[in-house]
Amino acid sequence: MAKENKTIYVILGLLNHEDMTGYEIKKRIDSSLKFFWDASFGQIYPSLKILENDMMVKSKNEENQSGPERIIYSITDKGKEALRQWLLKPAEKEHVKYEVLVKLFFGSAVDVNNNINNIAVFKERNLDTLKLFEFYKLQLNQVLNEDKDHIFYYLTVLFGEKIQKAYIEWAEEAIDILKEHKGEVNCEKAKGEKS
Amino acid sequence: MAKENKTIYVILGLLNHEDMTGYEIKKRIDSSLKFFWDASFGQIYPSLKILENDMMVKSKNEENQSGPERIIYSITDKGKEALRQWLLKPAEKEHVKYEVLVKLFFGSAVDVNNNINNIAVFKERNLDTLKLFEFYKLQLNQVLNEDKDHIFYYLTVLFGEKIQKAYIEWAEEAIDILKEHKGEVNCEKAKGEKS
DNA sequence: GAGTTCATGTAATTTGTTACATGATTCA
DNA sequence: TGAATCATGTAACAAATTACATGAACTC
Repeated sequence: MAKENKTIYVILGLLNHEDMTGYEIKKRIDSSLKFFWDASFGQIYPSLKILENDMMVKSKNEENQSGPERIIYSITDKGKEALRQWLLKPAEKEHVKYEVLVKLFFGSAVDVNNNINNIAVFKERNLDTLKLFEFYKLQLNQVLNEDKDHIFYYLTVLFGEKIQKAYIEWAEEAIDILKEHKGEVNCEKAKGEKS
Repeated sequence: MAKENKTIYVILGLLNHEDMTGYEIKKRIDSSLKFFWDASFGQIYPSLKILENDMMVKSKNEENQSGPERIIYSITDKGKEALRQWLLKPAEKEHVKYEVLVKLFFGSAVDVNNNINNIAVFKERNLDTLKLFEFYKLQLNQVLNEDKDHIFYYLTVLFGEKIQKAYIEWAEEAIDILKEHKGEVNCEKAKGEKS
């Protein structure tokens, strides 16, 4: 198996639930996983090839001729075992990149209003995402006992909701602090002008 | 300039503050920025070469002969302008990868205790990080007015603190929910055994 | 004398993104 | 008729990690 490509486990995890085409895997990632793990077609199709070579999945071409040709993948016993072994190991450190914080870290090089605006854009974007998570939460709550997977989906949605709220709270506090700070600067300037 | 490599702006931002060697840039990133933007030597040294080629920075070899040779970089006016222009644009979407959530998403494939343990490991790791942020906050609070940059550093520390707390709260809630869930399962099992 | 830190760098590899090519079907 | 969606894939590029090589100085 090729070193430690984690995207292959995402694919195995999805195929462990049900057989799918590469295109459906992408759609599933976009609808359920992209907030904490994204993957492009450029990763998915080659990964499926690797997984098939390693006998982790097998493929069959769909027989019915309507629509474009579809290659349906299913997980093998070997794939199930590899997935299980991976799930047993504690996760490695999460890794994150926040451009907004880099810009703020160097914020003294530009006007305060610019920093405030950048944070405001960040806040608005994440307000939208929060709404999405709240919608998912509502939906999942109604079907929580219908499937043994739902409790796990629910926990990831709780994570998303919690983090989005933290983003938004921080953004509001940061904007307030900067506005106050701007006030102080203006105050000093005013004093300077008076004297 | 080479497309949109954001690490070069991190380097420019640091050099905008003071002249440094590549090695010092790495140390500075590790001590102040790595929680929201990491970079390895394998990125830093080649990026410095690119920046020098593009006249964004210039270098001079240190003259004194004690210790290993040092190449000290400083930002040029062109570099300052490029940094400023970048800082003015709102940040692109933050991007994150949480292996712990992927594993939880597929959690039904393994024992509940395993999921609980994975979350507990996540929580412990982030408790340590939270302590670090709290320490930074204390330190910065005492020198907040000594430098115009400090307010911005402080805001990034507030972000770190807020997010770490959210991680930890979520982990505790998730563990509770899973334990409760386990109780329900055991209950049903017990009923099944009795009948 | 051994280990760590300071210091620079390259090479190999992995990982991920973006753009492109192809072509059928469905929907307005 | 034209746009969107379904579906598969490759090629080029960009970003990032890891391992390695080198060597001086400082610390225990």
